[in-house]
Amino acid sequence: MKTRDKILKAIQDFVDDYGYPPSIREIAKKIHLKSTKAVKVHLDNLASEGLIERVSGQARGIRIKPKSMPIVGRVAAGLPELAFEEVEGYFTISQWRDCFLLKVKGDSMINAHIYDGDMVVVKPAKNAMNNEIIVANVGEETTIKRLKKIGKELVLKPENDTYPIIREAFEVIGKVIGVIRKV
Amino acid sequence: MKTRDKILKAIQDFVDDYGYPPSIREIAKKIHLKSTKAVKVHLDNLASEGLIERVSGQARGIRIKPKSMPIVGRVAAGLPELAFEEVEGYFTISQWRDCFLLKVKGDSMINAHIYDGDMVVVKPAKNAMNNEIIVANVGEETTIKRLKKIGKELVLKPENDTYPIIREAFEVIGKVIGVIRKV
DNA sequence: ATGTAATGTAAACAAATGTTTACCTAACTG
DNA sequence: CAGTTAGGTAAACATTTGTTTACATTACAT
Repeated sequence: MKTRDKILKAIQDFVDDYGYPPSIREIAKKIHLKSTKAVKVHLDNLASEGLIERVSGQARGIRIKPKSMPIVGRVAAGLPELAFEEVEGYFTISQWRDCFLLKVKGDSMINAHIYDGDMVVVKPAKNAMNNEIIVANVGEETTIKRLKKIGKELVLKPENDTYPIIREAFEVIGKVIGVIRKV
Repeated sequence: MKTRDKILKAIQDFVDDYGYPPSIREIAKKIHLKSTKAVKVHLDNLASEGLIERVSGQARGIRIKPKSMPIVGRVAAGLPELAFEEVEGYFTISQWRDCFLLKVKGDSMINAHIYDGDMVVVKPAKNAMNNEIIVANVGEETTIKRLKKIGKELVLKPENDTYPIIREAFEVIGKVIGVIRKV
């Protein structure tokens, strides 16, 4: 792994463990660097890339969004509709690390208790098992459906009897492991 | 508000705003104390009460769970059942500050799309408006229902036609402002 | 190989920050 | 009222910590 990525991970891990960001020397120690300067350069780079924020001169002045899930867009629960788009805002659930949120549009998953406007928590994955609820790309669109094995065929099944089963080619984006709704 | 509580709140606010804990001087400034000693004493007290954790000698060595919601127990969505109990674990959603989570037991709220096993996000409140979904104490039990004004009477209405409306005296604990479900 | 840039080391420095000591003040108690 | 305690001020102190400078090493394109 690149030193730069090691540092980013070290910060995330430290914040998770201690509840506050590490000092430069603590980072250096963690990734076996003997100089604070080296760390500083990488921190400056990470900051200019927007991956972290720094407050210069301040002890542990590192801001990071490690445990938070960016809201990256909506996903159609009806027919495949629109692909990812950047949306503002962050939710933070430490148990659901590395996940992101999608806003559900449509009613094709109501039998699975997923409704229009819900946010689904998605864990990135390239494969999924039979019967799992997944997020998948179908052509240019992104959709949420249940993965079903029918005979030897893998299909996308809506959880709403009025919608048809999708038999087109698709690519798995991730698994739905949670649902968040604002009442 | 007591100085002690001001300090606790100041820490929570600071972490929310900056992503890392405040220094003692920053706390002092925020609550208009002129000495760092005064803050230190309060921090030591808060630590011994278990409300925060401190790492002595370390800059910003304050650990706090400000943005996280403790899972304090389950609540019956069926008939009023069991009161709060301590449960392990924390969720973290910054938008839902000061809230806590309750695990739903029963199926009396299924018409509101709240199912057995769901976690509801509860914002503490002493009053609620007509038609809001609330958490309330009925006798010794805690339950989740929709608040309904029938004539001049305030009743608790399950969102499931097979359950009866509750006309007993109750006390509002909070409002349900969100739902979280693990798929 | 050779020069350049990226990356790291080592050490010194200045600022930020937690800790401690001494003293003051208001509130409460007997 | 005298005494005690909680809570605060002020200042000094020691450590932690970010920054900077100077130099060494490595990688890599020319």
